Amino acid sequence: MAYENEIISSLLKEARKAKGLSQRELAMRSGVPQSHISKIEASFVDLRVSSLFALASALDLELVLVPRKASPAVHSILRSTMAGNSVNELTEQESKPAYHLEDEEDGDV
Amino acid sequence: MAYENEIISSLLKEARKAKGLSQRELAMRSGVPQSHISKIEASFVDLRVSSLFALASALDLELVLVPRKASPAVHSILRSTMAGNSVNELTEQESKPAYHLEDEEDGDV
DNA sequence: AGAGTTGATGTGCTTTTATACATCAAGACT
DNA sequence: AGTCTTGATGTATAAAAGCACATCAACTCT
Repeated sequence: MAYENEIISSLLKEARKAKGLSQRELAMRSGVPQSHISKIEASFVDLRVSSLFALASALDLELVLVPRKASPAVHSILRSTMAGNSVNELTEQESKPAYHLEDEEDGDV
Repeated sequence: MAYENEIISSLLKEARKAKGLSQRELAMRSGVPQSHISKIEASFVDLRVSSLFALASALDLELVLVPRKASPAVHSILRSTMAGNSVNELTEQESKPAYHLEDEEDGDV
């Protein structure tokens, strides 16, 4: 339940760092206040989709809903695409993998 | 601003229908009340990430954050993976594409 | 007709996000 | 030492999600 938030948090945080942005810079880009970003990255909040979108797009990330069966293929793509890259051409930052949000298994049919 | 919600909404709705689930069934699986699902699908709400996760995983969907540059590859994968499929073997429902959440450009610096 | 299911609505209430703003300790840098 | 940036915290308030629950019109099916 609270697990996913930690995943999102670390993903966003890694993505931000990969782009070499400070929380305040991201705050300006996304419109989300720095103090809130800090709380988000510490996974103290269960953010709303609109906030996630704001942050993601400020980080040049796209939110995708992939069917479980397509998941492996997508992830291998992500891995290979991300092999040698620079997320942002402006900053010569090395890109961290990040991006993937695994949900956990609930044991129902 | 409110645009993303409509995308999420329709995606979730299509995914649910593709699996042949009623709102009440999805409610049971996901833990999200039916009345709320209805509001979500009508995009009356800006849901929280935990809710999105709950619904997505109940629908066998995985949330992925993909870098803009990897986006085309991922989408083509999704398209091909979904070419001939049945999302759910129990019901012979035809699977709708769904899944992809494009964010739009916001024109501020 | 009667029963059942479906999605949509509404109300009242609690919980939480989200905001603005200020502040702080740690580190870097001149 | 002084300055600047960094991320982390806190407070107070507003806005919205989320829940439980009840209800309703439309549709199907026997």
